[in-house]
Amino acid sequence: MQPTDIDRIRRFHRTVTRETGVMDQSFLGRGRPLGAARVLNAIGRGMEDVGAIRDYLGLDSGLMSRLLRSLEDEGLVETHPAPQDARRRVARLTHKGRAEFEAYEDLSNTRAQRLLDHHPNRADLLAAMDLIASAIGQHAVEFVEADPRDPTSVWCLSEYFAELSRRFERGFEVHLSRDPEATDMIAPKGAFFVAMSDGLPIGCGGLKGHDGTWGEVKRLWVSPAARGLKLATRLMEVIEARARDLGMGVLRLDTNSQLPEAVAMYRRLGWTEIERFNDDPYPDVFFEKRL
Amino acid sequence: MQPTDIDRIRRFHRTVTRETGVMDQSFLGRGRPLGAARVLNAIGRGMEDVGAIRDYLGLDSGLMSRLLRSLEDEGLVETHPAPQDARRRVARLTHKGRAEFEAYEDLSNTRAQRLLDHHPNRADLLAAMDLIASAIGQHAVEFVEADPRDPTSVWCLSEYFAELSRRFERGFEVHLSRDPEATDMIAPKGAFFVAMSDGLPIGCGGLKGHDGTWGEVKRLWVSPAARGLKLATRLMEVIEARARDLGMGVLRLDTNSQLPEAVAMYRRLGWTEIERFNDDPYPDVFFEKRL
DNA sequence: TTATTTATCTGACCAATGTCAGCTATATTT
DNA sequence: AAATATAGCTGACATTGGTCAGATAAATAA
Repeated sequence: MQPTDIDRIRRFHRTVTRETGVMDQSFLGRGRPLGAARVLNAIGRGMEDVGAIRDYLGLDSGLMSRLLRSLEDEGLVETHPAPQDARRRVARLTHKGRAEFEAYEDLSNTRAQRLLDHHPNRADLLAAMDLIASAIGQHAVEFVEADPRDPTSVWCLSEYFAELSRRFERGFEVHLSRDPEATDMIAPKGAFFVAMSDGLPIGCGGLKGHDGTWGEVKRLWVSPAARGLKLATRLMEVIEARARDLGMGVLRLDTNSQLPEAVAMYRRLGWTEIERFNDDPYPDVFFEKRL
Repeated sequence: MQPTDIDRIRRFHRTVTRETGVMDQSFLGRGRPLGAARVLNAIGRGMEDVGAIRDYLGLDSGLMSRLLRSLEDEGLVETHPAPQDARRRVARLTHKGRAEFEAYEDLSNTRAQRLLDHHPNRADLLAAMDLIASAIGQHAVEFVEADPRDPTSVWCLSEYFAELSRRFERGFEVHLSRDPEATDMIAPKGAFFVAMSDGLPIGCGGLKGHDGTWGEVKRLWVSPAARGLKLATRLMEVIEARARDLGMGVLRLDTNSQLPEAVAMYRRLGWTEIERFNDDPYPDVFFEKRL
């Protein structure tokens, strides 16, 4: 009897639950209850607003208070009233707390490394993990406006160009970190967005301002792991909204008829085909949308 | 900055932990603490020895006792002394317990189905899950001796033949459920093993008895999701051990030089190349091993 | 100003889980 | 038969996680 799709998903869940259960236990390896360790890690990962941590971990405010105090008693955390609003408090790691946080990080990293070492095909394993994390976490994608020369943006763009060259065999290569178009994709002229899924970049898109009169959508890329999840559509919505904010009345873009899904998406989102508006040799379809 | 491999694994773990956390919570949806629900599910999934359940769930014997009694109080479970050893106890679901177990099953199945519905590429998602579950659970593989005409065996064998026909374009097709060789792969003449990873078949291998004088290793298959994890080697060890049990002194097998990894593995396991011993047109390499 | 809302803290309490030392009954070894 | 080992049970107890009703202090609205 062939195992059903449901069988396969549930077997995956069982295996991973057992494993990540062990993972959670590893938070216990340092003589501190799980709750306190989770708070310490949330602070270490950059959350400082007490309310934000509480929401992220889904804790009751009373419990949160106590966990925070136990970390203070240990000398790992300091809290102060927030400067703008003295009702709220912000938490920060002390020197000792930072060291303890690093120890947890090392534990997790070692674990991850061990899994990797025991597997013959790292690339497939990692791709499979990206695919699943994107599928499961698809509602938790954050669209972050960033400088296109930031390391994360540059990584997305290099993936984008690598894909173009695979598809069209164009030798095309920009020095991304000093891309002359970059400044046209920074507010107030334009904008650049990176789609982040739990800290990992999985897509990007740029809005290039032209003379303050119109905008051009450029470099729309979605990671293979996240395809089919309507991420491109969501990126387009974010870009169009930003274009409206920046006072642009018209958007244009170019694409290629060899990418029929892209062409179909633009039509679906209300774009209309227009005449060629640049002399780039690669695109052969051109679109416009009035905002 | 490119996300490192470790970043990617840890992002996967975070996402999946959050998701499976929700999964665990769903065990709470029926007014019963998690511990009791887990015991109920273990029994429902076929574990009946109290000690085995305790080990599987990693529970203290005192706690286990109490959980079991609370399920008995609810009328979901009955326990009796084990027939062979009255110190041990076996647990079984009552009619009411079975219904409650089914309700949990429905919850889990619905969840799995929803994940599947929201993804455009089921096949890739499932393959990725199989790959990861196999990688993580590689130490928990069970080698089960089975009738080669069982549904699970037949499924493995059909995957095996599908792969052969992909590789060698042979039209070859056996009616697997009435395979004339099947009875030669059942004890005491021979044996057939299925490698099960948490309930999912991921490999198989047969031992065909010839006239009680020698044995032949046949139909060694490893699922694509489990390749590279030395599963074939472990299957061979299991088959050889069984051959010894059955009193066979010599094993033979045939393979093809187009499968260099297989050929290398047989050499590594102490097999020596011999002359052709059958007239099957496909194999071109023949091995023997004295036990 | 006064009243209301907001963010956090405190004390009281509870259920669930986990731990441990001994107990009982049965099985196994000597 | 006596000694020992094994499987599970019981009682006592500690810890953790979680809930709730005020209390406190600061911000905001009336």
